[in-house]
Amino acid sequence: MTDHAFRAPKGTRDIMWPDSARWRALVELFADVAGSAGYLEVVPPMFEHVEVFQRLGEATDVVRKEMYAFEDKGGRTIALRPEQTASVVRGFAEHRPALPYKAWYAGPNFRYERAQKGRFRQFDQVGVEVLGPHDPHLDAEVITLAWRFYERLGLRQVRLLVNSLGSAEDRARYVEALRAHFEANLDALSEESRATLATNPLRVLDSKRDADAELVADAPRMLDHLSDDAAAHFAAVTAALDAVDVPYTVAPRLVRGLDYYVRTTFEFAAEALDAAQNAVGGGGRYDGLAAEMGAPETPGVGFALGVDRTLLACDAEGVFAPPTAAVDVFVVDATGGDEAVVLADRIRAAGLRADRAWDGRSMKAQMKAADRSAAAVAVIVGEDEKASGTVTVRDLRGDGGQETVDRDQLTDILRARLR
RNA sequence: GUGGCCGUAGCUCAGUCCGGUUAGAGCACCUGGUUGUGGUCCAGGAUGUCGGGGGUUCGAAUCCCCUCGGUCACCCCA
Repeated sequence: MTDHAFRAPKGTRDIMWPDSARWRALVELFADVAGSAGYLEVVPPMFEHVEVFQRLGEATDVVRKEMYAFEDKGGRTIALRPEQTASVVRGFAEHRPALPYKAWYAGPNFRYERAQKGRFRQFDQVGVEVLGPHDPHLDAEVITLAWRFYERLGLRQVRLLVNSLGSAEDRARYVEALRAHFEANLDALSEESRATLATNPLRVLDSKRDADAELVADAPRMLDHLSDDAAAHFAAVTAALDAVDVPYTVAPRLVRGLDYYVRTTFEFAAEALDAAQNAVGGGGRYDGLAAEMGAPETPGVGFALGVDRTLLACDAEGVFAPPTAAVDVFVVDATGGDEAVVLADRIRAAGLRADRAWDGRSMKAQMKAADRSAAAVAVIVGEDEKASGTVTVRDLRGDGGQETVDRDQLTDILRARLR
């Protein structure tokens, strides 16, 4: 056990191979899915002026207690980003790219909270944001992209929950209806939920406490408080999802933790994860956010998917396996190691992955290392081969057959064997 | 931020309740059996601040306190 100062800080960890390879593969797959729909990558800074994130809502936990905020040496109040939507929208307001602005991103976010499985202080997300269109078909496209991404990972047990919070006015009216409902039954509400009610009535609906179950079930439904316009928007979203065969569940009590959401909201739950952290992704519309950042009134919609949790879901479903081999060829040099210097370089130059052993170990030890490397073939060089300008190529995965070939033929032989 | 459980070799864990010779096992690792050949087998070997600090005691992995970390639930979310 290492001294505590030399361990990764609480809530962080090292992504070691093969997890790191799988991590990269996931991001590459996401880039491919987003790219297939014309989204372009954006890489926002990992920290911003704290005001950027205060737009997430002063009553949200993300802002109230989870922000990694500090003063820099220039006296600025800076915060590590707790999510990327606010940064992407800030970048939009700052640069005013042509509309529609369709962006995807991947990278770490930071929230100061108590870590547990699937919840870290530094956690990665991939996501998309689109600024410009108000079109409900765009909401559906965004949701569909996330759905197809999960499909391509191989996930089959993801449930899509959708809801509408209505327009900003609808939402405000609904919050008052909720407040009235809970206040009329205050003594039936848990103590914790009473505190939540005071700051953010919507999130009382999120309570998982048994004491609140009945009152929450009886609460007024958002979908009954939608204006005609918002109801039509939501109907168009679900119709488009039907049209592309993306299955969903309407969840009238789906609340999301950030205050900027209006109209469409959605969440992806991995049913293979029975932990409390089974939300693997979520998003929605944020039509007012760009204007708050100084841009003209510009509607927006997007989602973020948690990389860690998505991979946990993949584990639970036994899909998206990590790679097994880091190299194709392992060079075994029984002459002291000089031969391997040249052979490994030549094999790599031919586009194959090659590793070797060090410190002049015995041939047996080198063969063990070759086996463990998961390489498919070993290239062996001893005094005989050195003298005759040949190498021995040995199969490591099948029957162990080997042949001694001229060095000039080596890369051709290797390519043929590895095909 | 609140509460429960946990922390012994690289990994998985036994030993902790009822304190007592040099702290163990399996796997992994190294060397040899096979002076040029891995994956099976056999023999041998190396490896521990018993998470950290303090206390109780003749004596602490074992009991007590604090602390760090993990984990589960709440909160919240990815």
